[in-house]
Amino acid sequence: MRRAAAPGRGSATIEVVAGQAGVSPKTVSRVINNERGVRAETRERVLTAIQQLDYQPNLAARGLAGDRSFLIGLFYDQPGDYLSEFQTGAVQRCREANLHLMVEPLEAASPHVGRDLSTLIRQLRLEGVILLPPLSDLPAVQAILAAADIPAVHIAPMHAQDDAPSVDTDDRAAVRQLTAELLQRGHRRIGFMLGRAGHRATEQRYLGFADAMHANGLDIDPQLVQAGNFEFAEGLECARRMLGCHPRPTAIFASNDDMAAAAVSAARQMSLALPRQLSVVGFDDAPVATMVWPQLTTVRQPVREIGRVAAELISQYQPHRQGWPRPVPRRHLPLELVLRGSIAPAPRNS
Amino acid sequence: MRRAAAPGRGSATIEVVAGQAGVSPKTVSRVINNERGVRAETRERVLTAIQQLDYQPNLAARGLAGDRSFLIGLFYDQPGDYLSEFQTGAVQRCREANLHLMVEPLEAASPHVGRDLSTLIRQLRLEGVILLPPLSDLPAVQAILAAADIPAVHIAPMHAQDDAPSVDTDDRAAVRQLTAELLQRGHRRIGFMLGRAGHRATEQRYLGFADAMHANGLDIDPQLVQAGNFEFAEGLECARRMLGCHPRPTAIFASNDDMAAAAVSAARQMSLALPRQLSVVGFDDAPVATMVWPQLTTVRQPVREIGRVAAELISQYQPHRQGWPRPVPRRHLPLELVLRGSIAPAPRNS
DNA sequence: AGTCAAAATGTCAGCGCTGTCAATCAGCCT
DNA sequence: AGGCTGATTGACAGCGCTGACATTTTGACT
Repeated sequence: MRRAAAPGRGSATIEVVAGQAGVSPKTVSRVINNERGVRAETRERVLTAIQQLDYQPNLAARGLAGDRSFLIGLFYDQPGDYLSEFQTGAVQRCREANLHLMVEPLEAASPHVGRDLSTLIRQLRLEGVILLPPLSDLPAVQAILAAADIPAVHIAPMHAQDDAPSVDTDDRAAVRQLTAELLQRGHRRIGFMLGRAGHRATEQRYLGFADAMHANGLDIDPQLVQAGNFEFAEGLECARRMLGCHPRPTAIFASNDDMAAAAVSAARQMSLALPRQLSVVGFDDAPVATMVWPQLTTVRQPVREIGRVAAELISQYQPHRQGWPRPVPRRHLPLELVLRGSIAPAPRNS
Repeated sequence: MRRAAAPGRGSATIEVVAGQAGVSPKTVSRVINNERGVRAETRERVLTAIQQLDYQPNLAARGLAGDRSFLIGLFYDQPGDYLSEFQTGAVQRCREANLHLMVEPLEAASPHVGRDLSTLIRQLRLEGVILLPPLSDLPAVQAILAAADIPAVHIAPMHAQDDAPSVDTDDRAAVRQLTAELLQRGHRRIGFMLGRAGHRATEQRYLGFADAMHANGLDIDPQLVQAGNFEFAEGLECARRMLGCHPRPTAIFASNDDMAAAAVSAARQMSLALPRQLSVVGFDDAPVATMVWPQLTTVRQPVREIGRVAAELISQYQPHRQGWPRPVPRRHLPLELVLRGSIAPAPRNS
């Protein structure tokens, strides 16, 4: 009982290609999979046939026969610009490796994270996963990953796992440097807005701030350190509280641009002249950074590049050998300081 | 030659489930695929076995045998908030339908759009595609789609295809209403900032503006209609040019929030008091809408919902019957006007 | 109880590819 | 020429599931 092949739909099978090239299907398979042991001339013939017939190997069949899926999963908790930039980079790299990316939301706060992740991994037979923060640090997620025995790359994890590669940026150093810029301009009372708890970025950015302050023998006024959770609205309240302190801070360092924009907004509502009476620094170089006036001094993350590197790491995993290359790869991508109009020398009278 | 099943990895096969339930594999298959003609009691037994064994059907095998892929493609040109919200909605709906979403970038400007799309469709054997603007209006894309014979849903297409469903929102009416709000507040000279050419939104939003103006017997000053391409930077220049006109417009309607934020910014730089001297309206209810002061009056799009509906339409396609239900579904989702502080009565002296 | 259509279930081949292993070939040595 | 080794290539089964069709069961009605 031979089912009729849908005409037009799909392309030739490997047998047709084999016929055209005058070899066996297995040899075509060898060529497709880039295996060694095919004479150059044969390979050429096969390649030509593939081109002529515009042959596309059937993923499902390859997967079934070879016990693979050619799929890697990208899991996120929060949609947004970061995600879409990241995935664009990751997809680019995947295409080069003939893999495909499944992008899936996963609620970090849900009690079912683990189960959901596990279902997806097993249903799709994922060959690897990439975890965006804060997913990489959830114990439930780690448990599943450990059991699943597939390569996982963590993006900016709070606590790097011994056996899992990670990609991150040196947020701490960047904030340290930018804080130093403020100090150098004479600022001494500097407010700091924290991000969302559970993110590496939140911790590292604060540490960078603390580094710079302590390096200059300055103490940090606890009143001037507030959690804005990466949100504009909360940043607004933080800023108001900070700006209500006496003496007023002359600068505010926000852990992301949304909150920095909030600081600008709050200051404006209090009729402060920016940047003369208040300097503001953000992080991310988000679109809003150039939409507020004065434009935000901030830090640019190479998000697309991070995505690309993450996908690249996945393909470095050796399934049937020892797993990850040793030492387990950790990639630290450079950040770029972006100095714009939102910082100025501290006012004299403060 | 029986290859050893990887222990632990993957789950039981359909045969194991069949054994446990005391039925044939085919019956298990029927249950999995929700086919009719299985006695309730039998179905129950099978379901129990599936649960006990934590069985996950093998997608590749199902695909190969049934000539399906369970995959639908979402193609985009521009990453960003819109995309990531949209895909989150689409994935949600897909999960309910036991489908999976492949999100793939596709350069609208590239000469290879058609070929790239075709490759992806055939390589992944996509069962359907969703096209984000402006991809749906590219002739190259349409040609491929026509040839591919798979369901395609167009999001906010400029020219709805007769045979392809679409999802959009009534931007025209929303802009008309919001323009009416301005007119009602006494504004007569109103600037309008156009979006990027090739987008339905660009056209519709302008038409809504024109509707309202004409309905009130007002002419549109061509000097006050400028293309900002949805970009903040370009919006800034548009705004400056408009605000340099005599007499100055008392309100600016921007086709998106980024440009509206630019208008706010430009006005501020010219020391205009907002909203007293200039009212500003945007579109999208983007994050920036609540980050500028005064907060933007704008229009909220139910982006996640649009994604969900798009995925839902795909699954309404009847592959082996007549294709799309007739008439071809067109879903128009409601927009929500968001009135915020950025509009005020027109100044008296203008 | 016997008949018969409809409902429920089973049998079996094969989807398009790859793993295993066997067969063939080319090149080199004696 | 014959023998041997390693490089290429091929034969074939089977991955886990579903389509087509065969068979069995059910139950409604004589």
